Amino acid sequence: MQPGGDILARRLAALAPLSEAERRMLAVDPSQRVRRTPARADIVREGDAPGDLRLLLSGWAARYKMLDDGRRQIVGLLLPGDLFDLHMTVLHELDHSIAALTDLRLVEIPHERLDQVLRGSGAIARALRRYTLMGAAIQREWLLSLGQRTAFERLGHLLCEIHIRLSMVGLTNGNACDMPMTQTEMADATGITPVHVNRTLQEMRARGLIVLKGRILEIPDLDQLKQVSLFSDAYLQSLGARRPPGQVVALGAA
Amino acid sequence: MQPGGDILARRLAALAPLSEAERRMLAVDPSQRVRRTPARADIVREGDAPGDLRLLLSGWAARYKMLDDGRRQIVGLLLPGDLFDLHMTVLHELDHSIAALTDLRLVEIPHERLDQVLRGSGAIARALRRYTLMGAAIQREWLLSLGQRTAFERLGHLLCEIHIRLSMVGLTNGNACDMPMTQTEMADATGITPVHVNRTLQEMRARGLIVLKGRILEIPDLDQLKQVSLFSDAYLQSLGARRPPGQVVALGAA
DNA sequence: CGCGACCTTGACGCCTGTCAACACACGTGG
DNA sequence: CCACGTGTGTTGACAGGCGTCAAGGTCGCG
Repeated sequence: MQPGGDILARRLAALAPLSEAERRMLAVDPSQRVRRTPARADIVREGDAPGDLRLLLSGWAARYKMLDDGRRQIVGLLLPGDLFDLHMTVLHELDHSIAALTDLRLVEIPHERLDQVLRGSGAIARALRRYTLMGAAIQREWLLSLGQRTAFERLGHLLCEIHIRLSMVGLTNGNACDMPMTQTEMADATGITPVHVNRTLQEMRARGLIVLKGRILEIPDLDQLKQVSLFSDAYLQSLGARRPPGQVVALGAA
Repeated sequence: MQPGGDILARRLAALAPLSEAERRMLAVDPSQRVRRTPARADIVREGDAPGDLRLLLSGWAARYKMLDDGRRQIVGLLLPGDLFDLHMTVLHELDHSIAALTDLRLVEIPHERLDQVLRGSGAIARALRRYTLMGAAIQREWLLSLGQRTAFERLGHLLCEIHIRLSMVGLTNGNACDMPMTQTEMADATGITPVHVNRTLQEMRARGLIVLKGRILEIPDLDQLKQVSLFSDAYLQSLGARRPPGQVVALGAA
């Protein structure tokens, strides 16, 4: 299997329990052509006609919108294992663009193949519905961030979300994970200024909340960062696979 | 037919052309019980289990999220004809609440009835898919507002959007439309302070951009308000019913 | 008539934006 | 091997948009 060929199975298994057979249905077909895109290129441009469903095998991308005077807002982050433009075929043209933040590897999934998989497994269909809802929940949480959280909280919240989303597909290494975004990109995602992002990151470093160096993020104490960022993981966890009934979890554990 | 019984047909007809028969399929069954909710009540609370699909016959509501310390962000507006919790059944609990901004009249639509209508008409199914995408597009536009627009632009943008969304279901009266939100609610929707909302509205009034009095909004020159608010209707219009091919629109019109 | 919800206004201050250098890493070409 | 350019990160000084606090004002309703 190609590197990351099981990333979609890992992604969806976090949302609904999948059998071994279902996971195999989600593996990337080795014969499938993998498209590569260099960092900083647009892979979708506002006004384009929507195309096929796509799966991000590796690399990070960002949905963004711009104002005429150049102000830019990143409205969503696409991490490895993310699908995009799932339901877009009924649109005439897109209202936003998507830019590669790093070099990307992605595959296109024809809609016939998607329909075939959905018909073949109710669990996968359910997982995909949950996946769509998780995207909407994340968007609402971002609205809450942009509207109500301070610059410090927004940035902390973003870092928590990234770490958790990466851990859902097995891309964290203990407390550490990749963080390839530049400070300018973080600024566009959080609606603050690059200069202020820098100042705020300095403060987080000074307080020992993060270690961010060489495109690697380390969060020594995730709970503490969550707390100071007013991060509540309900919006990501309420979508997870339901725990099997009767299983007792850490009841009175030390 | 009850008052507003054809509101859903009007809503969806703006997204895809519907036949007379299809419009009748969308009419509210007169035998259906209409639920009423008083202003300021929560109709959905964070943590609730998702219920049936609901249709807002009349009145306004708002999705919102709160932080522990009381800060509140309105993350979406529900206007007459809006459906909500369309795909929520796969969730265990909701990540946000919905509050009535005015007295409401709404009906619940059992999922069997929805499936039946969807199977009965491809056009309605397509309109509903577009409707879902329009909701996502509005959310992205709000993210752009909260992240990049100034307080003045955010407020102007909100008023433009409301006027246009109401006009799509025939609820405007020339330049005028209802505007039952309090300034505090506008503040929660735009991420600014009630005090500053007031100051900004004063400025818009002074510049002749709006007349807002007694829960009625009048926009003397919508194009001008759009311009100063950096409002681009692409995000709402790209979803509209495609124009019949061959029809020439205002080509060289005076 | 009094109370509550909402709107309005003023004074003051801070969080964050703006502007402007400078440092640093990296790749490229001479 | 070094000069150079470009993208990124860092820092300081300053300012302004917006938040905060506080005090009325208006309206409708019990």
